[in-house]
Amino acid sequence: MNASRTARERVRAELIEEITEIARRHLARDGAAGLSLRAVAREMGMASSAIYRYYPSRDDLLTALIIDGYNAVGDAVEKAEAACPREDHLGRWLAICHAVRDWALAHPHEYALLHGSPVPGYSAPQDTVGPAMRDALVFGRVIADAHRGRLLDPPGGYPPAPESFGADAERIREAVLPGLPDDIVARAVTVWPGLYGAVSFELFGQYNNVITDRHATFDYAMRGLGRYIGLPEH
Amino acid sequence: MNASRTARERVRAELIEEITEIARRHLARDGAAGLSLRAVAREMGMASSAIYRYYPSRDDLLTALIIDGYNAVGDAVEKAEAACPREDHLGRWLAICHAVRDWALAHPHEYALLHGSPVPGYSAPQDTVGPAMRDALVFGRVIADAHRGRLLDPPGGYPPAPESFGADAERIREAVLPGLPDDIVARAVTVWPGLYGAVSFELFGQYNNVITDRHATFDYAMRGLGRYIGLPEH
DNA sequence: AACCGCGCAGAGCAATGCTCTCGTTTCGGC
DNA sequence: GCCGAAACGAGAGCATTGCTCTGCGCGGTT
Repeated sequence: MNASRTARERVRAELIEEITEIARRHLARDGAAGLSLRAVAREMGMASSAIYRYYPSRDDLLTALIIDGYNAVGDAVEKAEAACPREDHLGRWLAICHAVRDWALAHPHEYALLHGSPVPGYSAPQDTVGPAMRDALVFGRVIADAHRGRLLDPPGGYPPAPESFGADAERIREAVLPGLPDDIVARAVTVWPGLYGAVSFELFGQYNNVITDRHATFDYAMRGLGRYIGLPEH
Repeated sequence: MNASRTARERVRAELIEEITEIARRHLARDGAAGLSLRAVAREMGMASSAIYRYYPSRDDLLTALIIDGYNAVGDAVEKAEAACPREDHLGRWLAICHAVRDWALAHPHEYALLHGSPVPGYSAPQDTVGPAMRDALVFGRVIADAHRGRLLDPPGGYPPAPESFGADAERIREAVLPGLPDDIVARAVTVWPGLYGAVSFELFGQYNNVITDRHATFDYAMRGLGRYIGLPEH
């Protein structure tokens, strides 16, 4: 019967959900290194071996948490950006930046899992690339919108994008920056890691005893990068 | 006797050196997660418990490796920068950037240890801050030199540094950017994480299936950041 | 009603970090 | 030169981990 089979699969899905939920809590508290399948099993009141019916290995659990993490950032970024007036492109960019930073500060271990060292024998399975791109997609939409409105005026005095960048630019255009010229795409590839570099620096302790007003400093830096790619000050 | 006492201490120092050496090899091959005190002891032909006479815990070994790593980057950066003509400030900046990137590509696991997730129960002991600053010191010297030669002309059209940044700027001035105005210091705090963000993106796999000509793309991005802080194109 | 398979528990294996104890070597003050 | 104290090394042991294998029992299928 289809209904009964679904019943079985439903309880299975629920168990997977519960395992993932507990694992996420452990991750948030102890970090990826402290995540133990046995501890999760203990908390669920089941034998450690039973967990393997749902996640074939610890790394698979990690992968699931990575995907969840990317989706959480994606949600936060999308929501923050959606709350801005459409024509305030710089504001939308800043909203993205602060959403990433706020989420990272609220979930440091999960952020470390996403943008820190590749944890196990790594690999980064294909399932992660979709969720991992969501924030960049939002970023691309902001830039593309500004460009469509002829509002992009990147400051001059910078070197042009290198010749060899053409092929990469085309691929990036198709994925996240439709219709934008090579120079803007190249600047995007400068700006986007800049955002994550700033967040990682702050989160991984490089700003200890250096920067105190971190919100303002971050905001300033992101404003600068926004200008650099051509977003107009309002 | 001083010599005899030194004899004991010398063999001790040699053993510590050997342990660290082997550990570094294991780290380079297997990553921080795979570094095992027992494996190191095995390779040295001594009991695992004996290792603890030299490193009281695994984390202490990791800390030693972190310091070594920072010093290795520092060496590479200093050497690369020293090889440039003094008046070619943009070239010196680019040399720094490429030195960091090249070192990271050659020692991915060690780089991850330095700039990835804080590994154990983290903490970052005080001994690491000196070595950790060496590359930034070189960077600061380049900018300060350019400023002293009145060659710094940061492109306009960017927002000024926030009010609250003054105190932080003063601290940074004293440490690495002597004599520079707040605006430049603030831009430095944008640019410096930008460098590491770019390296981390490339190394941690965010550029997979995105950027192919990574050297050129990196060089372009760093040129842009160099211009942003005011280094003159030559 | 017979049966097949999924889900679970328990034991077990190979590792790990770290501690303790117990001999042995070495150093330094007498 | 001698002897006690400190440093050193080995071995066993504890708690913990990821993961596998072997059964057992209930649930759903035919």
